[in-house]
Amino acid sequence: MGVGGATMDERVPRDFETLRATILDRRASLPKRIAQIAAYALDNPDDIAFGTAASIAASAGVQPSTLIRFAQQLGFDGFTSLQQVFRERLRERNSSYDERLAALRAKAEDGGGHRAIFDGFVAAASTSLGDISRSLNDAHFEEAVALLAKAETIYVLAKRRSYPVASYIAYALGKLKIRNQLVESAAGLNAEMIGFATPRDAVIAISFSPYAPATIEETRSIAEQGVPIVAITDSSFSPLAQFAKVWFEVAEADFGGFRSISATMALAMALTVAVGEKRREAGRRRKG
Amino acid sequence: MGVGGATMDERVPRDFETLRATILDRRASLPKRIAQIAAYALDNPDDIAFGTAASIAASAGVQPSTLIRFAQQLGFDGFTSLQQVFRERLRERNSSYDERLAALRAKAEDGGGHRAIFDGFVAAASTSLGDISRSLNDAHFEEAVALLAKAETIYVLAKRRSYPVASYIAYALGKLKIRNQLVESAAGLNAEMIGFATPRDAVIAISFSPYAPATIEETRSIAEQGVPIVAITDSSFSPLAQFAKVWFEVAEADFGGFRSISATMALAMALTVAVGEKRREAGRRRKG
DNA sequence: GTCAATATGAAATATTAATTCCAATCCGCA
DNA sequence: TGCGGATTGGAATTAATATTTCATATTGAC
Repeated sequence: MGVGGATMDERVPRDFETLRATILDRRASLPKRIAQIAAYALDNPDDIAFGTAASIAASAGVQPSTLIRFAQQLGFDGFTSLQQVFRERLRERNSSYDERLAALRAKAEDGGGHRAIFDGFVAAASTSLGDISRSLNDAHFEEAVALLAKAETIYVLAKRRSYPVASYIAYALGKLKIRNQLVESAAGLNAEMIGFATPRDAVIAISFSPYAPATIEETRSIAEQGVPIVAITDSSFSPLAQFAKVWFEVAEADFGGFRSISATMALAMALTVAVGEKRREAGRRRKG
Repeated sequence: MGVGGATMDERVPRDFETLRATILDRRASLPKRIAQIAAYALDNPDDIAFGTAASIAASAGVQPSTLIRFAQQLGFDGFTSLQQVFRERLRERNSSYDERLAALRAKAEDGGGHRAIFDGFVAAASTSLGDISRSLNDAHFEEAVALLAKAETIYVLAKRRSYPVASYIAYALGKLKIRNQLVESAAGLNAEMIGFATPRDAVIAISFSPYAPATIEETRSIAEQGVPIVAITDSSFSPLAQFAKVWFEVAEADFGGFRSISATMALAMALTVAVGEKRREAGRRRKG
């Protein structure tokens, strides 16, 4: 008691930046071994996030107890709570928008006005774009483009929430003068339409959970005819994945129960234009 | 050897991509609970990296022992070694989202392969979202929401490139149980459909340069019937603007001559959900 | 140089988490 | 419908990890 007052009053740093500032601030006044572990922590934050007290202590050349004393001097009640801050940092780097989204959600819920709803959808869209940009596999993309580029006719298959994407693809393919067929249900002739597809054609199928049964059924049926399928869906466990030659997993963030579709849209646009590009290349080669 | 040979021979996946591929490969043959945890793992890799066996099992709705069995079936000797793979993945992803975005913008501009096309569309979408987030006028948004919320039927009007947005709005309004009519051209009965609209209804009209003549014509005609119009368009000089009670100017960035539609989509989703919200509020007030 | 205060090392202990085990259940098959 | 193997749930066990304790060393003041 008594002397320790200064330490006890202090608030515990809850985010990495504050923690870092605190450490740098006190650096001069820290005892030797504590300073040693402090330096190590700032230099190797990932090790702190994942290591055990013993392993970190060993790497830093100190005793586990020193590590705990270090945490306690910063106001944490032990190594474990210090470690939380380092872990949080890694999570946030991956999805910096997630927190913002949660805040907006809260704001929208307790009557932050309608602007909050708009902000929420913008944030959800940004998050989704960030995710897909990280996770898209180049090789899969190339494969899909190659597969679609050599198709005689591209069939586009999607219902309900995914339908807007399909209609965009159909529009863009048309613009690029690529023969395509949007499988719509207006006249109930989908089965017949699908029947015309051959292995020389290709399909883009899009469906997200809860998967529209019609989309699944039609995809199965067209796959059985030997037509190669490119699927855009939300989980590798999607029923679409099993029928597809190539599939893309797109994780869309949601806001107020409505999922974004911007990542899917961006992927769809890219696929379409890349297919156009590839055909142009092929055309040039034939002529030249 | 014997029956166990197959499992024992297998190499243990040491990196995340291999692990992922392995899981997907065996998906079909996994028992129910194991499949459940497998899906959870691929959908929430960060949770696996940070959580404890107990916490993860709880989130995925299985027993801790199932989690361990899952790890063992993949050839790991326990949950801990499986977790290492998920942690490694996080360490590897170092660059932040913004850095990455800037990099891919540059790369897309000096034409790489097809991946560059994808990156270009992601960059265009992000830019558009940033722009609209800055430029959207709160008062206009509120006004549009109020106008649409009190409509008996919301007519949705858009062709060609804007049609996907319209179909999304129609879908979302339907989900929210808000009466709406998508003005489609299939049977050529648009004029008649529009004829039913009254000043107690409202319209969302969407069109971008080059404005589809049909959209302009239909908007004019419905405006003359005294039906209030909310327009989403790309310039205050747009022919739509003159007919509209409220209009939004949305500047979409383009890539390779193809404009993004993510900002328009975000606005459309926000409008739709805000209208739903406003109606709910109004409903509560009437009852209370 | 001696004393008190502080810091450190190393082992003991307490806590928490992973793993194993066994009974109950489910599922395919005759 | 009853049998046998596979799968699952949940408690018991074992392993690991964090924390505490205490003896020893270091530092700085007088």
